[in-house]
Amino acid sequence: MELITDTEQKILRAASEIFLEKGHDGARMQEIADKAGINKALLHYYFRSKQKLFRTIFRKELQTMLVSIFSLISPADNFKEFLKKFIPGYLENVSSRKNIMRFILWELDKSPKEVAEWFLEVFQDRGFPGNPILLRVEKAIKDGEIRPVDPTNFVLSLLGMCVFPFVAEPMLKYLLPGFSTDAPNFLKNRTEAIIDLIYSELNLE
Amino acid sequence: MELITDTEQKILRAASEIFLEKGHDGARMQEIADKAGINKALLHYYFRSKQKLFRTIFRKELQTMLVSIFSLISPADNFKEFLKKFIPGYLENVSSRKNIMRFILWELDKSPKEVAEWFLEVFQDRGFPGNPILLRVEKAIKDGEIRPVDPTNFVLSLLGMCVFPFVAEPMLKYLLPGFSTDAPNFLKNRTEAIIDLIYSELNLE
DNA sequence: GTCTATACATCGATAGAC
DNA sequence: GTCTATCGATGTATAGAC
Repeated sequence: MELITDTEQKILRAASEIFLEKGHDGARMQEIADKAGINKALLHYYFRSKQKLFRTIFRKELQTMLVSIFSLISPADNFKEFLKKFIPGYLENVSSRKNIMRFILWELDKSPKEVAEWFLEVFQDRGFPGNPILLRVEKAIKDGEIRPVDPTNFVLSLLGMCVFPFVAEPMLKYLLPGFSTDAPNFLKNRTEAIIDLIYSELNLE
Repeated sequence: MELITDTEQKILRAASEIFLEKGHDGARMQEIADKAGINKALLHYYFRSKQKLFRTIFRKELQTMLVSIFSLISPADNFKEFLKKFIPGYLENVSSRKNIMRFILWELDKSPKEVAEWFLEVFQDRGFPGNPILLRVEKAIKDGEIRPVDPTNFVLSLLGMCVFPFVAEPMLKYLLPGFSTDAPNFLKNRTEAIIDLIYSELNLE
């Protein structure tokens, strides 16, 4: 268990904001220092370089995102309960911190080599032998809860329908007049639409 | 009609590659010049600044993406034909130039103010009074071709299921073991999965 | 139009006082 | 731990010869 000083906290908070908005290349150490209420020298005192600070943030955000997804899955739930918990929960998650996913998708290719380990860490910390969503779908098929669709394609569709509206919001504002993920009932309507679609496919309800 | 010199072509090609991969902030004028086989001074001779060059590329890529989508829609097709043409066609499109969408989604917020005009231009050039996909769905509902789903949510699901696997591929490689959009039958399988899902929802076939 | 050389600004990182 | 001042590298942009 590491002790984290108050200053370190302020730096991490500021760095997250800046990196998530502007990415590694667009972020400026000066801007991070300003937002944290300190100076550049102190930044380098706590984190030796921009790259090290970036990796710290990237890893933290990656974990946050994965854990928030995986927390929505209880082994006790049947598949319908899983869907009814996962879809609104995940939408809520993505909605509450919209640019995490955008940031991760953008930075992932050019990102540090340890990324693979970071994924594994999260899996292992939570006791999952693999992707818990994929595992849940495969189990549902094996148990005869749902008809045998292709699990990978199912997960692609599920995640795509949830994530896309938020990641693509800046573009969708031009393509769908009046579109906003902040509209009063957007989360509720989106949840119903996705559940409706998936239930139809799986002959549920 | 503008004349475009050979050198200008080489610059545009090189700049597209670099910008699409690294974004505005990560791109270096030196690298673009190298890839184009010229020097930095000549870059500035043709395009006064990095920002102007970037806008040229951004606009071009945005148009390419939109036109490639809209080209897949023929007014004569019924809704089933529309789906059977649009889904594989669009998947093929996104697949052939994977990082256009990723690039656009990343750069769109912080991008020039003219973006709104560029969207309008494409709509008007092709004679569409609005988003042609959305219009097609609304027409199908009005004509009783399909049951009355929410058009916006339908478009969100359709696009999300098509785009997500490509935009998120670097991450999906960690979440779905063995996943690759380059796998032999990926496009075919993905097409079937999406059509299967949407047909179920709409009670088609 | 195309090049070399260079000006000018900015950024990441460090030195050194307190 | 925190600051000011500054170095050294790199990046955009331009001047000027050909």
